[in-house]
Amino acid sequence: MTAKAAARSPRPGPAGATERIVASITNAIIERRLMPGTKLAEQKIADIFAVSRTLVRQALNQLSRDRLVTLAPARGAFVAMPSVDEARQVFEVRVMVEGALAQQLASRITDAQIAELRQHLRDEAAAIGRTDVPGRTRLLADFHTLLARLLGNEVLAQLLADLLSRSSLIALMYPSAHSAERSQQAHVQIVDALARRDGPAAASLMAGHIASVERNLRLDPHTTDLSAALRPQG
Amino acid sequence: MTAKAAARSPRPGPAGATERIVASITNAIIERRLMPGTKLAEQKIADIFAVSRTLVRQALNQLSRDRLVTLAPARGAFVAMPSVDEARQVFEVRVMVEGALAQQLASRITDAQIAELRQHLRDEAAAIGRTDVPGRTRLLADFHTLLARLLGNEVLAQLLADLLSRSSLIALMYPSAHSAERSQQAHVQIVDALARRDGPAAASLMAGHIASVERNLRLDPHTTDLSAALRPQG
DNA sequence: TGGGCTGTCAGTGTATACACTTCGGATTAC
DNA sequence: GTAATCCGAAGTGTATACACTGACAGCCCA
Repeated sequence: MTAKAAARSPRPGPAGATERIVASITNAIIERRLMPGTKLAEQKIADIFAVSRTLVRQALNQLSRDRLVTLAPARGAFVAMPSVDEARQVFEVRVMVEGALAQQLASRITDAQIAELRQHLRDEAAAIGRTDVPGRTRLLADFHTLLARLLGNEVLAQLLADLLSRSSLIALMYPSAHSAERSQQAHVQIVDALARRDGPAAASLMAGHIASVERNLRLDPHTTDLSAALRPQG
Repeated sequence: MTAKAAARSPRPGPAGATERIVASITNAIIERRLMPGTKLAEQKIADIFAVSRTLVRQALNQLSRDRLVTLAPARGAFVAMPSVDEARQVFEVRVMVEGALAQQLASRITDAQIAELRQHLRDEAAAIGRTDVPGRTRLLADFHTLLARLLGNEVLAQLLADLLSRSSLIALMYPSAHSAERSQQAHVQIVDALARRDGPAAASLMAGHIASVERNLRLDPHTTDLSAALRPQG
């Protein structure tokens, strides 16, 4: 970004406008400020960001590829409502990918990287200590992307970031009984295993951790079944 | 394409026009009819498909998310030229994902699914026998997506499909010394291991297979290094 | 009074128009 | 003769205009 571009107009980024919309909506979803099923009207979003519908549509298309929003033909865009099946599949893939990731990382990790991980664990604990819910949610997710980054594999990091944003949406739809403390403790154990260069243990702990998070989701097919929502309760 | 849509207007598919462009370009790349670095001018593509640039841009954006095309700001779209690093990373991820996939599948596969796999192996052998290069290329790639589908995990299948199309592009850029026969034989061994419900063997064979394909790529940094291309080769 | 129908309207889907950037070539100065 | 500069064309980036689909409300008819 050159000074010329910044001086010419008040808009932050000429080319990055679409990216900015994508990031804003993604963050809004992850930080629980947009509930699943919410309608995302193009003109409203265009007004908010002071751009035309063209850029909004580009952004919504990208978000649709990320499975964070659903595009209903001629109906509009909505915050996605992942099904129970999709939730299970996402976690199953995460167990596979992150298990292998932990195993690989154990054999290559450097002492400096272990220090970086331990610093991240302290940040997590601090956020939990001051009950900073959005902050702790993000840090707990970032732990997983951090592992991918430490492996130096950008393809894997991107892939995992997608799975994690989908996991965030799933956790939003199916409220979790899993405490942040337990996740954080699991992270500590995983880092300990990595520090020992114990690949099988790291993989096993990671798989167990993800499975534990999944088990604690309320995976009732509540919103999937519309009749259940319409039925007069009690 | 319904009769109704065909009768109402000359356009083939109202909503699916973008998808059709994406599929066409993707196939053209996989079937080696578009070389890496080729410029994809919007108006030209728009003329070919008889649509406006709007839909072409949507398609190019999707392809960019798939990493099959690169978007150079204000310069246009080009068939992607994956770097050597990216190639290595893609294969590393594939070893992780497909290794875990094979392991999981071994513990759940049914006899009917094994029969389906053996049928696929016969198709592969037939395509190789009649030296049907595009057909065999597709079938050899489809073997891997088929495994993901058999696991019943659509998320994994999609993820793997992306990795495989990227692998196709990589194989296009860095010519392979790996024969189709060897790939096919490796597939047979993997299916045999799955039929024995031998998870570790299936995972190991799969990892070895993918690593073997990668080792046989000419991973010189030829096109990545522009100076090498400009150097007068005496 | 209730059910179906039609008109209206908000909103999406696609095309087109316009501004700006980039690239290539020709001209000119040195 | 070489190199730098300027101009024109081509192509991308964004906005706007228009056509069409789907939803809702009011109305007509039974």
